[in-house]
Amino acid sequence: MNMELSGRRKPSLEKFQRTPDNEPIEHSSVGIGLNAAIVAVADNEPVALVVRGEADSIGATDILPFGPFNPREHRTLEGGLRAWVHDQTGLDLGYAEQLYTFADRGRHAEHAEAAPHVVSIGYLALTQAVGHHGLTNGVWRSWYQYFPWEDWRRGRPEIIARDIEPRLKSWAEKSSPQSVAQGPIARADRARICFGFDGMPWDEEKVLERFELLYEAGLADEAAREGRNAAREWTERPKLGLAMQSDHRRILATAISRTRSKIKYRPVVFELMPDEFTLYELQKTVEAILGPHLHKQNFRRLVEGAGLVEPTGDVKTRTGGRPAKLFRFRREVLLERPAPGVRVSAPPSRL
Amino acid sequence: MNMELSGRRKPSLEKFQRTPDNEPIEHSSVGIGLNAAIVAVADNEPVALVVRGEADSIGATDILPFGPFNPREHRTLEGGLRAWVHDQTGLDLGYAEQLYTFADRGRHAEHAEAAPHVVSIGYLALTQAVGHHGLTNGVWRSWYQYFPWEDWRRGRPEIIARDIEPRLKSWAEKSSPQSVAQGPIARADRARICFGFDGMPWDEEKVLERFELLYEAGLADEAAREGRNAAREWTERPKLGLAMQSDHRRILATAISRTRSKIKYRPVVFELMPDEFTLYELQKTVEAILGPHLHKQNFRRLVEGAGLVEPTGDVKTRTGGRPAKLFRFRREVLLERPAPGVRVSAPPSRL
DNA sequence: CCTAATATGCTCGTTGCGAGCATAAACTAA
DNA sequence: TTAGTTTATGCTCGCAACGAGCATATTAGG
Repeated sequence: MNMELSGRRKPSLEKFQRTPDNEPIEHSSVGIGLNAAIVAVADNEPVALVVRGEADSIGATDILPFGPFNPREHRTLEGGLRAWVHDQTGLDLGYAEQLYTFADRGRHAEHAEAAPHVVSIGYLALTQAVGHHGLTNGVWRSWYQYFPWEDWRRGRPEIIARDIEPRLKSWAEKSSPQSVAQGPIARADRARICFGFDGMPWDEEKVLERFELLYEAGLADEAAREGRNAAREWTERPKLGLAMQSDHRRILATAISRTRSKIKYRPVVFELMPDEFTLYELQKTVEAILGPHLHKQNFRRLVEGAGLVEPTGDVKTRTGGRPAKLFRFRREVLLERPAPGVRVSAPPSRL
Repeated sequence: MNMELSGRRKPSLEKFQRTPDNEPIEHSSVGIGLNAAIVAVADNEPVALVVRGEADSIGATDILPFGPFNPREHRTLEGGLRAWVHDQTGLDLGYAEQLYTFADRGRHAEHAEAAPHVVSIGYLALTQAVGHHGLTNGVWRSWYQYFPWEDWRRGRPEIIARDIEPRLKSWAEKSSPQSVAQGPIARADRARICFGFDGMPWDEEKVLERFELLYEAGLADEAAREGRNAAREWTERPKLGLAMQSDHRRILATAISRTRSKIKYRPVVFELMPDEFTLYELQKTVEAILGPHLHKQNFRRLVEGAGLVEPTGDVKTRTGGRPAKLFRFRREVLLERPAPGVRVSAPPSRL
């Protein structure tokens, strides 16, 4: 439009603020928040770093560590994240990856209109479990406290058959015409697929889908905060895991899901392990994250065959039986294979 | 701090703006931009919708459609995206998913300091190719014009051996001490792994890694815009694909990568297909996206065996030979399997 | 020395998949 | 019309990956 008048224009940036029709774009300003799901495995328990504050309107106390992103201070999002995580908790993050950006208004507000506009960018970080003394803030807490139905290490969690299945099925039956039009997949089908009802296989990666389904059905405590109709309709709502403030449980669900999927095609388990470990310890860590479905001998074949580890030469005694060889991560595997990981296949746990 | 003084506080939101230590958070405001990589397949060519503007300082004209996100107008990011995509291009998006959020300052500016603070959230949308008449803005352009080294449909692209391999190898040799300290993986190894030199397999999903490597080596035109040293050092830089403005080529690379990976475990190819199609057409579409590595008979076995399609009963004549049965997508497969997709395995194309 | 517990090595049968052979049903050029 | 070409479709063979179980090794504890 006024392009010719503006003299020698600054190259790309001005354009970056215009539409393809060369209309200037009105960027309404919002704040950027970074949320970190910092995950470790301590004593065969997958844990996330949470900070406890005061209870909110639904009694939730826990939040994930978060901080603002200030583009003036930090060149990159990840840089900003590492900086305030260090300040707040004393941790130096190793592996970190971006998860998802949430901006849904009303998700964390009773009064959507009055909501300040904050976009939150979720990050997943994997680290070795450092003792509580190393932390200046926050505590490690098992992620299965927030998602008890995800813990299949002692078989199918009872909570599914006892609390979830009957309620989701009754919720599916009173399918409103609105929700029928909403999507092509009916409520009952979504429930079947997510939670493995009626012989459907359990997919350990569908952590987020399961939580969102419970949320929609008003079975997650967070739904009551938003004042969802579905939440009001339950006369007695079972306690399905610990709630978190804001939408942090959703971010944690995304983090678990990503961890479970990534562990299979990238050697990220080793971010969670000490430098030396036995194969059984490694297996227990994988199972803590994924659920148990590998038989010991085959796990060994898998991991050794893929060249993911090498023996250190030492052994670990006092294991209660024959001493176990100690291994370390073979970093060179990154140079050899395009997608190394603990390629455990889909569990046949259909039940 | 002043929590007690503030009377009955609004529940979660106020807290959302505080650190765990209950310090109020200073959110510096930034603009949110949404970038859409809208992908289709037209005449067996994977295409993206691009808008052409005037050349920037490096002569790049093309951008991906983008628009601002205004939280006052739209509840969700995806809602905002669909709205302005419709306004700008006339397209109604079907499938859309979030890709990545970029906020790297200096990535799209000569003067990082003067850069306005815009965070851009990239989206991938898959759609059926609609003729140019259906578009009010933008053109479809083969994504291989921007990434010629990604097109393996006629074998290994010559550009790799002729232009990329020698230059990346010479770049790897003058590895600065700085870059050695930077990461554990040496330049030469990264190049080998990304581009499949020296017998390493080609991984079609590493689209972004390859582009970033070329960018770092100063071989992507965009690197010159930023004034990278590496870019200046080439006396003659080969033309490695069309550049785009801002960091849009990076977003497109992310989109290609995601498309290539997703097609394998979710039935997203069908978003790109007409309602009825022959198996050969389906195969050609998959190959357009991934590169060719499936033999016709096995592809049929794979797709039919997975229950992804069902015959319509009709046939398509004038194919030049025996008429081909027409198929349609079997939507019920979504209700049956946890992760249906065209499970083509890693191509053995090591060359 | 015997038993329990864990670590480790090996085999066997099934399955998924790459690759090729063979047949069916159209079109095309003499 | 007929032979040759082209594309579609069905089937089989062999290898490699993997789930599952058997067998052996090496410690601790009584």
